[in-house]
Amino acid sequence: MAKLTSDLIRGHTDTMVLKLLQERDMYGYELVKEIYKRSNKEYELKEVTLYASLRRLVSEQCVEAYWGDETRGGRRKYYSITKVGLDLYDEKRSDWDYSKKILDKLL
Amino acid sequence: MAKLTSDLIRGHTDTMVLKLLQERDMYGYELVKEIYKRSNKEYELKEVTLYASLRRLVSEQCVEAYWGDETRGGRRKYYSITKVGLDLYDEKRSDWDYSKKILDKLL
DNA sequence: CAAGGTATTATATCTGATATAGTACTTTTT
DNA sequence: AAAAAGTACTATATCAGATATAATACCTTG
Repeated sequence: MAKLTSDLIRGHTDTMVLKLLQERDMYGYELVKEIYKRSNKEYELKEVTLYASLRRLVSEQCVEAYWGDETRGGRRKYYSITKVGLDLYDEKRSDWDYSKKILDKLL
Repeated sequence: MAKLTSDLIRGHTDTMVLKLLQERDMYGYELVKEIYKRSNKEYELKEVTLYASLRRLVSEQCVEAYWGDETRGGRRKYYSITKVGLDLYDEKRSDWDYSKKILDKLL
């Protein structure tokens, strides 16, 4: 049975996050659940990995964070993609299409 | 312009090596050159990375090494895939097909 | 009020890839 | 024949992303 190990996902976390934030602002836990859902429950992004990715993206000005004013479900920090982040997403998405072609030749 | 960064290859080096050794025994430098050629000169596997991969595969009994008797081009160490290595290749190859599908949904 | 769900952060460790450097032998060029 | 370029492999230190583990804290449901 084929598996989806973290080795095969490594390096794609930021791209997955940017893709979702391109659609709408989301908070951390929501991103984790959405990724699980969209992968048809095949991939569970670890929370620590997600938050590490978000901190990285914020430090690179690809994403901005702001606190929401919810009173239910705990206080949520929302993440919003920036212009820099949109550009980075396009680039990473092209890189993926490209690397898929090369890897299909090599594997 | 799309790029093939090491981040996107990471985790696939062992698989590329196993694929080539499945076809025939090869020595290190030959593997580097063959991968460059088959990628249409798009991917240059670093020698240090290759030799690290080979050491890993040998320690896992996926590959066996033996010295050739060449007198030209330096003394060559040949690598040969084992039954364990053949099984690992099949597994990793399935994992790649599978992860491609999932990643296409998520990226 | 306990259990479970939601939400985020800190710290240490692991692994694969890389930079850098070194050794050593062979072939080609001048 | 010496220099340059190519072939072949190894050692050491460092880096980045992912993970384990754990801690904190608030809210909802039974």
